[in-house]
Amino acid sequence: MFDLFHKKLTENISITEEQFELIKTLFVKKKLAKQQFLLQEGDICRYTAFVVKGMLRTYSVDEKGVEHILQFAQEGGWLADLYSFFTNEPSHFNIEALEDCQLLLITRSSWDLLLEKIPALERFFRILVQNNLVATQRRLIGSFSESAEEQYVKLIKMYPDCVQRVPQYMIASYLGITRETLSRIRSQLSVKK
Amino acid sequence: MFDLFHKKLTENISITEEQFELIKTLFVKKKLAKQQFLLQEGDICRYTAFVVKGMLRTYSVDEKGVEHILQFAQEGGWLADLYSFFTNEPSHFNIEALEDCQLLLITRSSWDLLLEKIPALERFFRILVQNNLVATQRRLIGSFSESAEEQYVKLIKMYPDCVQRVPQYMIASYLGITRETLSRIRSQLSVKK
DNA sequence: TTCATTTATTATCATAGATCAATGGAAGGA
DNA sequence: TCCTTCCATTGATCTATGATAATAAATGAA
Repeated sequence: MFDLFHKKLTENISITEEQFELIKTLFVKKKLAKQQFLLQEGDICRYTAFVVKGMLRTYSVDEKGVEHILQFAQEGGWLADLYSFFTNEPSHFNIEALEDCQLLLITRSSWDLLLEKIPALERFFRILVQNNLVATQRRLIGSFSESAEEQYVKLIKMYPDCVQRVPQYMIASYLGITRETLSRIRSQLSVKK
Repeated sequence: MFDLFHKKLTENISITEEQFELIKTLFVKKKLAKQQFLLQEGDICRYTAFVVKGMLRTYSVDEKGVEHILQFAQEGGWLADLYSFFTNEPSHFNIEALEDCQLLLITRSSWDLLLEKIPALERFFRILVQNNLVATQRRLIGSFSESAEEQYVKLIKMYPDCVQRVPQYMIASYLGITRETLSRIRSQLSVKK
C-alpha cells in the first residue's frame, strides 16, 4: 500500500523512518469505485489525494454543458483542486474515478500539521506544483502553436499508457477538440502509416 | 527600492528584520532598458527576478517563427523559466523588457543558500508557483471553452492596466490569436456599445 | 518637422475544426 | 442471451479564425 507512496516521497526529498511513520498516520486510505467522485463542482475540496491504484480525471463543465478535462492521474500521481483546498472556496472542478481506485487522502488540517512537523515536505509540494505548472504551460503553448493532430501525436508519445486506459472522447476533451475531430485525426493517421 | 519587495514577501509569510537583511544581500539590483533581454532562448535561466519597476514578457517562438506569450509581469511580479532555472537545461523562452525596468535578481546558488537559512521561504515560493498554476489552468480551460472575444473581454476586466501598457499584437499573442482577429474583435466590441 | 519604422485596421479568401445527423459496434445489466 | 446504453465513426454543412495583402495610423529617430 505505502511502497509506491514512499518511493515517490523520497524521490525529491529525504525523510527519516520516524517521519514516514508520522506521515502514514495522517493519510487516510480510501477506495473509490469506478464512476464515483472524489470531488464535485460546488463542493469544497477537502482532500489532497495520492493515487495508489487506478485512474482518475479532473474536469470542469462549461456553460454549454461541455466537459473539459484538466488532468488525468494515474498510480503515483497527486490530485486536488489546489485553489479550493487552500482557500476553502467551492470548487469548479469534478474529480471522478475512471477505474476502481485506491487512494491516500490528507485533509487540510493534517496537511498543516504535517508541514509544521516536517518542513522538508514544503519543498516536496513546491516541486510537485512546479512540475505541474511547467507541464500546464507547455500544454497551453502547444494549444497555440500546434494543430490538433500534432497535439494528439505528442500526447500518445508522452503518455501511451494513459491513452490506452481512457476512452477516446476523454482524450478529445483533454485536447480541447470534439470526439468527431479526434476520430477523423485517428483515421487519417492510420492511413498515413 | 525594497519597499514593494518587502510588502510582497510578507503578504504570505512572516520574516524577521534580520532575515530580511539577509535576503537583501542575496538579491542583486539590475536595470534593464526597454527591448533588452533577461533571458534568451537557448541560454540557461540563471536568475529568478522580482519586478520593482517596469514590465516584461516571457515568450517562445514556434517552428513557423510565430511568437507566443506565456506571461506578462508587472511591478510586484516574479519571472523566470523555472524549468531551466532548476534543471540548468537551456530555456525555450525569451524574457524581454517591454519598458525600462528595475529588477531584483537572485541566482540559483543564492536561492539554495537562502532557503537553507530561511525555510519559511519555501512556502512563499510554493504559494507563488501555486497561484501561477491556478491562473494557467484557468487560461487553458478558457482557451477550450470560450471564444476569442470572450477571452479578450475577460482579460481586459482582469488586467485592465496591463492591457493598456502593452501593444495589441502582444495581447493577441497572449490570447493565442492573430493581431488581425483581435483587431476585428475590438471593432465589433466598439460597435456593440 | 520630416521620414522611416512599427503597429493597427480592413477586406478578401482559405481552412481547421465545430455542429448536426445518421449508423454501426462494443459493453454492461437483467 | 437479449436489450439498452454508451461510444466511435463517417458524411454534410457551417463558422470562427487564419493567411495574405493593402493601407492607414502612430511612434520614434534625425
